[in-house]
Formats: sequence, structure tokens, C-alpha cells
Amino acid sequence: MAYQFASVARTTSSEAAGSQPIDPFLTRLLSNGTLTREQVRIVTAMQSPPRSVPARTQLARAGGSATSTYVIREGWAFAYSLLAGGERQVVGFLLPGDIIPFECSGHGSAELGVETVTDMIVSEVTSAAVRAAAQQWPEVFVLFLRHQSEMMLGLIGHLTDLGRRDARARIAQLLLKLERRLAPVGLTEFDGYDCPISQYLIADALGLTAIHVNRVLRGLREQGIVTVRSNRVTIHDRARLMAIAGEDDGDDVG
Amino acid sequence: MAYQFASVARTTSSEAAGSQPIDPFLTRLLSNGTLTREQVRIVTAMQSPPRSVPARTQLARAGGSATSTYVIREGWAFAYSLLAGGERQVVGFLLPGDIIPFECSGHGSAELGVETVTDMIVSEVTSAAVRAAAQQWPEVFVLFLRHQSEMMLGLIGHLTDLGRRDARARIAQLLLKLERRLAPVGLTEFDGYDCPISQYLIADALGLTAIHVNRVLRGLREQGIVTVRSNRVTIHDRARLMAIAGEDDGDDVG
DNA sequence: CGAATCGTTGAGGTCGCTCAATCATAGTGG
DNA sequence: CCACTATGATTGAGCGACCTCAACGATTCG
Repeated sequence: MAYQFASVARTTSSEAAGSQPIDPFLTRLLSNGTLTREQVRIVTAMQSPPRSVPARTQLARAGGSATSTYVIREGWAFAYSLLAGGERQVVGFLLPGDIIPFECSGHGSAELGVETVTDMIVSEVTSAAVRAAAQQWPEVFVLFLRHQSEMMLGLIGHLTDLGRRDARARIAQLLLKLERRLAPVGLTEFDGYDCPISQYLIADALGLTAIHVNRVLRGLREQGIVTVRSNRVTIHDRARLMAIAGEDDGDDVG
Repeated sequence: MAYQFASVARTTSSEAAGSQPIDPFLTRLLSNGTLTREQVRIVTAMQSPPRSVPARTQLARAGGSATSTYVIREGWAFAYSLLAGGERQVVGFLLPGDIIPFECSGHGSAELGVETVTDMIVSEVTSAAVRAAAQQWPEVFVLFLRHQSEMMLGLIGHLTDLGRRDARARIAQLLLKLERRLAPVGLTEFDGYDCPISQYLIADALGLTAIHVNRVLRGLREQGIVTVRSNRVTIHDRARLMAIAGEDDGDDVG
């Protein structure tokens, strides 16, 4: 197995034995705390039985039908677009609870795709199941719309990083944003999180070279700010990391 | 008046006198040719009477309510995000037929907004009107979803430009993409189009400096490829422009 | 124990930025 | 009609962040 996803052990150990395991999709859709037993039942029923997908697998390619989509229960993936010259731009990382974007044909000069990073466990959600759920509880449409809006905000943030921040700030942003997305599904600890993405992937996500990513990470490590090594991100000095990311947390900086 | 939007004259002249003027929103939503008289009526009825907005006006700021949105009938605007340091990243340009994105609170480290470039004419579309239209014709939801998907694809393309193309390619891409979006609403001519955005705006959209944009544009002009000057884009050599943009139009390049 | 992937390091080049002006255009009020 | 102002376009000199090319080390896996 290419990469043993360490969160499995942690997730089970953080629950009482025998209790129902966390459903990251549920957590994601219903991020406000109040949810009825009925809503839990409906959202759970939308998903077909979990299926596992090996690491480094193409999940979505242009030309497929869009009659169903997948929800990530466990594991990491990424969406990318591919230029004619072979350059790859990682558009976003897909984490537990995320919906894998529908297959969409390319938009002219770039080809889109989704590829798994680690072994993954996904549930299929057919459009038929969504329609059925919407009949019982019309607001599921709103939930999906909100999810899509979140993705658009994520894209806008990513875009802004590429356009207007330097390499250090981009990397700091990425590390903080990943932590913020992993937290609600219980995949973080107080000082960091498991992170299976290589420096090549980071480079392709941030419009940089793996070589330059490496140098910047070395700098951040030597300054005691953050260590990114062997599938693990350890944050030593969160305040300085946020400052580098351009997120001044309310304190005066002058 | 700050900028006389030349499309008005052209639009009316391209139609029989006295015929109903083009509705860019309709054109945009129903990009497939087949639409019934009933559908036209419904989509038209969704929009409240047109309202005009002066150039250089803030349209959407964080904190507003999202009970209604606007549809552009005439004029240009842009959506941007603003970093703490004052840097601005233009996220996208908004053209006739586009829906101005809902007001959304910032996503952490950046503030979002929409600002008009030229004088604009917009129609309000309340969520109540959308609901009413959806009762008569349920597929309007699908149309809106498709519109949102188009916007996401646009963001992904923009993101890829910033991450993996150099300045020349980014500018060529932008010029071609604007033309492609203006064509369906009848705002292009055979060799170019009116384009009211300054080099500063281009720079903020493409993650560059206005100074560098100027130099690249000079190069493109001196090579007889494209002229961008005084609110007008004139394409002299479309094939070479597409080649620079990284869109090899099927011909071998080796 | 080879193969594959990932991480690390050095030397040198360049694309695009910064700083600092100057020119062009259009609107504005006297 | 003409200063006056604001915005946008243009140009030059110099620099630095990031890239390219070219290795070599580390780790994992079959």
C-alpha cells in the first residue's frame, strides 16, 4: 500500500468503542450544529456503500457522464488542469467530506481531471438519490449550493494567492488553509496534521517549482516556524506563520 | 459621461428598427438555440425594470444581504479581492448577460467586492422572482446551476493562467477570452471589440504590474499581432495570438 | 538490491518587479 | 480659451525572486 493514512487510527480512538463512526460528508454539509435525527438519516441514506480507490488513480476525466458524483470518506485527492505543453496546475485539494467535482469537459486550452493521492474510501451519490432526498427534505439543494459556493470562495482565495502573494506567503497560506479544512472532520492535532502531499504537488498547486518550494520550506523550518516532512505538518510558531501568510490576526504589526 | 459605451449604437443597428432589443441575460441563460416563447416570457419577467449605475461604483460589499442579485444589461464591471496590504486581485470581469455574484463575506484574509468600470444598466433579480419563475418552469434552477458552473470553469482557467503561464500568454488568453464572451451578446466585430479596461486593471487581473503589461502590449503591437489602445482591442493576427496564448488550434507546431 | 519516488543542494540565468520620471488625454471651472 | 487636475500610457535603469539545469542523497517497496 502506497501510503498508510494515519487518520484511521486516530478517528477510531477518539470515539467510544462501538459508537457510529463520523460521517465527514454529514459534518461538511451540516456545519451548523443543529441537525435532527431525520436529517442525519436522509443525508446518510443518500450515499451508497463505501468503495475504496487506490492511490494515484484518475477519478474524473473529460467526457464522462455526470449522472453521479462521489463523496470522500477517507483519503486525499486533487483536481488539476493540464496545459497543452504538459504543465500541470493543481486547482485544489479534495479532503474527507468534499464532493468530487462533476466531470466537466475541458474549457478550451486545458484539460481537467481528478487524481487520488492516497488510498481513498468514497461513497457514490447518484443524482437519483439527491432527488429522492430533496423530496423528503427540500433544503438539500440549498446545502449543495452552499457547498458549491464554498468551493468558489476557495478558488477565489487560491487565485488571489497566485496573483498577489510571493512564494513564502503562498506556502504559509496553503498550510493554514489545509489545517482549517481538516479541523472540522477531526483530522488535526494541536500542533499540526498528517499531510500526504509531496513538494511537487505543492509546487503545482502554487504555481512554483518543486525546487523553490523545497528552499522555502527549508527556510521556514530553519526559522522554527513550521516543519513539513515525511507526510506530516508540524506548526511550531502559529503567529509567525499567519503573519507570513498575510493574515495579521488583529495585532498591530507596525 | 465617463465612457460612451459604443455597443449601444451597434446593437440597435444590427436589428430591424422597432424590433425588441436583445436581452443579454436571456442570451446567456439559454445559450442553446431552442427556446419557447413561454420561456422567453418567464425569464424576461424575472427581471425588474432596468436601472442605471455610474462608472466606478462599488456594487457589492461584504455584509450585505443576499436576497437579490443583479443582471448586467449593458456595461462592464469586475469582481476583486483585496488583501490586507492593499494589493488588489481582479477575480473576473463581468460583462453584459452575467449575473453579479452574490454578496459574500470575506474568506479570512481577503475582502471581496464588485466595482463598475463603465456606466452600467442592470436589472435586479430578487430571489422571490426566481422562486416564482421556478414554479412555472422548474428548469430555471438548472440554468442557474449551469451559469454557476461556467463561472467556476472560468475561475479555474484564470487560476491556471496565473499559475502556469507567463505574462505574454496570460495577456493573450485574456484578450481572446474576453472576445469569446462578448461574441454571443453581439459585442464583437470581425477584427476586435471595444474594451474599456485600463492596463492597471489588466495587471491586477493577471497578477502583473501595469508597467509590465504596458511593455508586453507594446511588444505584441510592434509584432503586428494585436493592438490594445484607447478602449479598443484590434486583433491583427489571430493565429499568432492564439499560439502565444497556448491555444494551438490543431495545427502542428513542431 | 535494484527501481521509483521524493527530498535536497549548487550555480547561473531571466522574467517581471521597483523606483522614478515624462507624456497624453480628457474633464472642470474660471 | 486656458490653467488645473486626475487618470492612464510610456519609457529607462537596476535588482531580486524564482526558474533552469544538473546532480546527489534518502526512503520505500517489490
